[in-house]
Amino acid sequence: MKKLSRDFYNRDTITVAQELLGKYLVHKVDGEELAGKIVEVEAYKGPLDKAAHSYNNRRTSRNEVMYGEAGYAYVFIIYGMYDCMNVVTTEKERPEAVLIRALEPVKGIDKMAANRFGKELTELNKREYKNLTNGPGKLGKAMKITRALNGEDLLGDRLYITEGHVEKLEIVTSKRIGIDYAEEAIDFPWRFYIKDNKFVSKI
DNA sequence: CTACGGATTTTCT
DNA sequence: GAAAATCCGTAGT
Repeated sequence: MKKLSRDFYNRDTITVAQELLGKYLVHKVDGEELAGKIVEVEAYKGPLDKAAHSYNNRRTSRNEVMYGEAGYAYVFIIYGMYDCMNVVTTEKERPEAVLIRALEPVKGIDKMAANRFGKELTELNKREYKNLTNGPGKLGKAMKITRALNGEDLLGDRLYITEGHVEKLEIVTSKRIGIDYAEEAIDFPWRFYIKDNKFVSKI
């Protein structure tokens, strides 16, 4: 399927976040594709967003990628253990991004089972299957997306996002998750997910 | 199914 | 030195 263009990413962050739902995130590992449908995202709008790493234009070696061109991956470690992937949006020097919060496994699911639990796909119980990719840290582990991919060009051939299938999506809007420190930004309605999808992290 | 507390280490102050 | 865009196991409903 067709890769999303630079122009897709180089737009308003909320729009990109909403339109990423239903698209396919692909990571090629050892010549094999791992892929998942994007079912949950959150927008982080830089300077005016206390929940964002780039709040008040804070610029560090960690978040430098957010200041670059749209269509690159921003991968960071959270709580010392988990890799989270974002898609950089808008033009240069405008540090905004979309966090990929959950995927529905599509391709290479057996590899995801191995990456997540060190088990065969058939050995997973119901809870483990559901937990393959239903959270930002979980999908990072399942898809083998690590800090090494920070700054990766999403128009390249290793990590990219493609058009989805034609389907009608019902999108739910809500507050973001895990940002209790962010004061007024706690209530910003910048989380979007596909209604009734089983791999959404939290209703 | 939900709720709670602990784990663990990078990052910034 | 403290906080952090989270996850997991266990216990309970």
